[in-house]
Amino acid sequence: MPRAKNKRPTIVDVANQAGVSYQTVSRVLNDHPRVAPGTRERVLLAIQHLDYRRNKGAQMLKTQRSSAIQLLSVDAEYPFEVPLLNTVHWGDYSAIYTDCTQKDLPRAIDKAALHMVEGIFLYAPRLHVGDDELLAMCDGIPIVRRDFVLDSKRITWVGYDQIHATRIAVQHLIDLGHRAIAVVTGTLRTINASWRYEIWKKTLIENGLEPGPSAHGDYTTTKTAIETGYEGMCKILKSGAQFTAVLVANDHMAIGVMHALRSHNLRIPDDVSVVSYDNSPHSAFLDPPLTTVAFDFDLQSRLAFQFLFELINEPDTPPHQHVLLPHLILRKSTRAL
Amino acid sequence: MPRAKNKRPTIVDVANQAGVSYQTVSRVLNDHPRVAPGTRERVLLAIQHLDYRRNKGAQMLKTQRSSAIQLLSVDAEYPFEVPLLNTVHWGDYSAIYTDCTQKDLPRAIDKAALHMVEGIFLYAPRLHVGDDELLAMCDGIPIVRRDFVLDSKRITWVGYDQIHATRIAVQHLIDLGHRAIAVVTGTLRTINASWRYEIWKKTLIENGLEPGPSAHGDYTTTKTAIETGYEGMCKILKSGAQFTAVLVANDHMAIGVMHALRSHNLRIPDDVSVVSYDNSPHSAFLDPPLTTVAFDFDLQSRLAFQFLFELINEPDTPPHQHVLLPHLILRKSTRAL
DNA sequence: AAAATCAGTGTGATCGTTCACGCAAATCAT
DNA sequence: ATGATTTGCGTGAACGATCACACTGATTTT
Repeated sequence: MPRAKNKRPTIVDVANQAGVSYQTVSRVLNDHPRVAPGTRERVLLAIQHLDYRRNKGAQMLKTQRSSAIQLLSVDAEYPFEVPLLNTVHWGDYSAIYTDCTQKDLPRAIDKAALHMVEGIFLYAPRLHVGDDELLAMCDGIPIVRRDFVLDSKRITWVGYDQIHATRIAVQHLIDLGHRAIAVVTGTLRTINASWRYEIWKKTLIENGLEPGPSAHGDYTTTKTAIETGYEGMCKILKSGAQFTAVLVANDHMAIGVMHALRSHNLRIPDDVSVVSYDNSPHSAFLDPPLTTVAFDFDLQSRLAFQFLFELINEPDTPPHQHVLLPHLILRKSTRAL
Repeated sequence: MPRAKNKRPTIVDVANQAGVSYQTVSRVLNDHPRVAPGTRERVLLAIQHLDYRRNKGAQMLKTQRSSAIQLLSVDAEYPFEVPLLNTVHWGDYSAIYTDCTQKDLPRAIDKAALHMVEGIFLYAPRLHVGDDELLAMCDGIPIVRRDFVLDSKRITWVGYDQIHATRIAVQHLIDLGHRAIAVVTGTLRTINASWRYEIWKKTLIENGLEPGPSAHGDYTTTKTAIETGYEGMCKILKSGAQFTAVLVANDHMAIGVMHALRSHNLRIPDDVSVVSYDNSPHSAFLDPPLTTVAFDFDLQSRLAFQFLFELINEPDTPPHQHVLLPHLILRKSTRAL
């Protein structure tokens, strides 16, 4: 009995082919234990023979689950490292990717809900939003943030301790004898950046030093991080403020900062010491190689994914905050005074 | 008549609320023209009031369409620029993202088919696969490649002319008087890289020159592009082969290459001229700023997306190949002999 | 040996939407 | 004024899977 032409086979077709009922096929598909080995074998053979493929729509309709998770990146110039997706154990899950601006976040989450995603992986370093508001948007969908969100207690997140990061960077410069330490960051609206800025100030004051000159630029829109770093450094140089060291928000901006210093005939580290953040692949290969605060972004993302999957399987898991500690990598861009 | 607790409203609920039949609600949802304006208004109000949301599963089941497209990145260290997704006009589409190795490609496409994606956006610069084989895997799902695949006539793709790219780079060096031109690339298994290598050789020979020393490394697995560039350059330097210029496969590798040259006390461009590819953001800010072959990756991706959407709406569109022409950006890393 | 359990399988109903069709009222043409 | 078309809306039947339940025969318990 041939089935209609040009149509994908259904479990009923498979059932007929294997000489069992459609329910038995369903059981095989869902790894139900109570299926006789021989029957299972026959069903699997029929599936292969007919090139049967489950109908996701029907499955979603009945189960109200999609086995998809939402990857959401908000206002980020460098979204989380996409290649890392390869290293995540996805099981049956698929990833729906969206990046959006803060303004569009509710819409983006709504669309995710439409797709019945089972969890949301959020990377939103610039996002200022209360836990309650965010949880309300998610409407019950499990969410994990891959951010350092110190004041967030009701949402699970995995983040690098930005306070510690800045402390070790600034302390390193102080230990080297630097007294006038400048800072170049992206927008302070970034949670991480504002933390870094505050702690930079605080650490200096704790050590009896004045905060040095600072520049902040926004590279979300048209300018790249590198240009922003370049312009920020130029601004400080033009202001005539004195400094012997500069803290830069990330290794990308540092490329611009170093370029600005060079164009003003300042040598690194002879005239100015540079410390930055991220330990990006290029940081070791610049001239000079950068002293930088190292984060393991892969680890961070993997942990966040792991927590998300846990939360999906066990929705009552209480939120927990996982703080990772960065460390300083000493290279050639700093020197003792 | 209150509906069951804790359940999302359905079109029937909306219909009751609005005092119409469920079919009318469906018509409103699908922008059917034959709905009285007043009725449409009432339905929309009811939708808003009940916070109704379409059930994707039911919709997929009935229509056999998912309004999702698959983003597929094969064996790429730098997957297509994800932030660009923001600039694509998605309409109702969503993006399912996967990256995989060449080996896993059939599985990845199968999973895409499972999700009933309506199109596949493929970025697979290293992929050696015949059109027929690829089309067979896709099993009727429209596909567009964001690659330069010269021998592919049955698949729509958008790519930068790699032949032209290498010609202008090599010709530039020849015009400057260089006679011994080295090359450092990633794996030659990359379609683009192998093209570049072949054309480099060909262009030199056409100009009566011997191909200079070359090095190729693979940075898919553990090493980064930068390290590969560093090691490749070191290998050539250690071999003692003479050269006055080097062509590098991309601006990332160029960071490593320049680092290698510096560590051997060679000055750029005084001792060695460097030309590379991509015009990445950092290329203008290195020391010296890089002369590089510029590609507009955003444009390339946007065009590919556009073609994909066209192909989805008009499946009989014959495949067409869109070749973009790169141009050389002259900066400070090359000099006349 | 009768009762209880369990392994293995099948039947009916259901998830929420859309398609094909039907039908009344309003509008148009002749 | 009669028939033909159009407008607006409703009814029934799918789409393909899963869940709840029922049933048979074999195995175990009492």
